[in-house]
Amino acid sequence: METILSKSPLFAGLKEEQIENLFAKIVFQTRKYDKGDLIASGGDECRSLMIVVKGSVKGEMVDYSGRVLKIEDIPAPRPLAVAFLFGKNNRFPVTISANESTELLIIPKQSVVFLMQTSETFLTNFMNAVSNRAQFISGKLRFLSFKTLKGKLAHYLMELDRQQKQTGEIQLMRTQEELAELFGVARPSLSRTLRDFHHQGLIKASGRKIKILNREGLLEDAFD
Amino acid sequence: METILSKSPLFAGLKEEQIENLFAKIVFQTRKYDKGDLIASGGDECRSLMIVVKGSVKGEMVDYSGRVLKIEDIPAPRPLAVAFLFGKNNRFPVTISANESTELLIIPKQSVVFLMQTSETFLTNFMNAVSNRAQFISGKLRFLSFKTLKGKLAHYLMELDRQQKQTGEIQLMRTQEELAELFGVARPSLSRTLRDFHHQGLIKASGRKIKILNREGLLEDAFD
DNA sequence: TCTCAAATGTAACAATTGTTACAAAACAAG
DNA sequence: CTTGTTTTGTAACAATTGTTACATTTGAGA
Repeated sequence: METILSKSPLFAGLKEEQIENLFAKIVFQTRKYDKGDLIASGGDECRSLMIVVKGSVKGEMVDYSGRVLKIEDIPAPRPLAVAFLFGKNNRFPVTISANESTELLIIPKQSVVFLMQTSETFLTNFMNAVSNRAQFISGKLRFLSFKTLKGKLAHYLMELDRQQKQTGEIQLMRTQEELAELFGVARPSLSRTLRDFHHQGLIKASGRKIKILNREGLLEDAFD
Repeated sequence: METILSKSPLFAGLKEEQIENLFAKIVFQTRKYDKGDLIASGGDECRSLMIVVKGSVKGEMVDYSGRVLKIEDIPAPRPLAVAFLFGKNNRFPVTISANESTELLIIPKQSVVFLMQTSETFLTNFMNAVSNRAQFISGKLRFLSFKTLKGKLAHYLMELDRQQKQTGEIQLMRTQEELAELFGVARPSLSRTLRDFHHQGLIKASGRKIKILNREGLLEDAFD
């Protein structure tokens, strides 16, 4: 357990022994979930910090009609709900469920406060984690603020390329189905837009390998 | 100055005298802006905490084609950029400009760290502020995740009603132009949707007074 | 290799939203 | 009250995206 935790962003910089000492002084529990199990519903009060110690979970926003916008996957050993433990509105913004057989470490808010007071490293880690969450969500927001599908797709492709060393050759890591869910659009719409880019000679798409042929043209076609 | 700051969420719980003492030990500056002045561009590095001490600023996301999604107004004495000072990606997610004649207090990151180490109150205030930011942005994200305009509008109206004591009588505080910007849609589209709701007898709209006549019907029509 | 399930391509049509342009109404200032 | 400006209502049409349905391709196992 401590081995996993020492790799978690919240406990980075602490030795396993130190982590062990800290945990000897606080209340916590672990809980197991099977694939598909509901962990928390959007709107639920958030009273504890949770850390994925095995498996992975996903967070999704669901609207009244049941439509889903996938926000992210959180694999071990990452924490979850860091940004919703403090502040005025302690509610999960997303519905969280298990992607697979998963184990969570659950630490009540009070114990988190204790950890922050006891370990300066934990405190700064926690502060950074909350900031990172805000930044991640901002990125999502920015992404959704692109109003056209072309815009989202162009931005996504170029962002992926930037992450994958700017070679212009992109390897998609998701199915179109998943991408469409991420973009909040229908799958055939995504497929169509991909094809349009291809037919305009802006990209070369074959299966999940995509090559950006014309960056400027892509931006130009997507925006304005 | 200290009088204003004592009302700021970051310095809440501190007496003016305490604030004065803290500021005697740190580096800071104030800067003035005229209406419309650019304060920071989206993507700029964020090295300092800023607090609006006079006037107000607005934050907007701008995409490549120049389309704008307004995120929020920040009036005095609120801080800005709290969630982007720490964490991995210290960049403004939004473009910030002055709504009117405005004065900002600018505190470099290092001094912020000093404040956190010196004043426990400031530390917890700061932590709460960052969490609140994450929660605010999540709310925005949730709002944008409603895919149809009907959905956004219905949600917005019912949320406003909740804030305004559930009377069913809503007083819009913004022009349709501003609302459309907030929703990320074209103004005539918003007007049309409002009229549709009206014609269906779900609401009664006269100018900026709106009466919700049929909550269930509203949700049903908006989210099928 | 063969088979089946999953993923992708595609088309026709519906629904929603954007664009543009102009008229009517509301509002503020003189 | 009058005038000029801002806001709102509205219509016609364009553009985008959703929906549904089916064909085709791909990929993992048997």
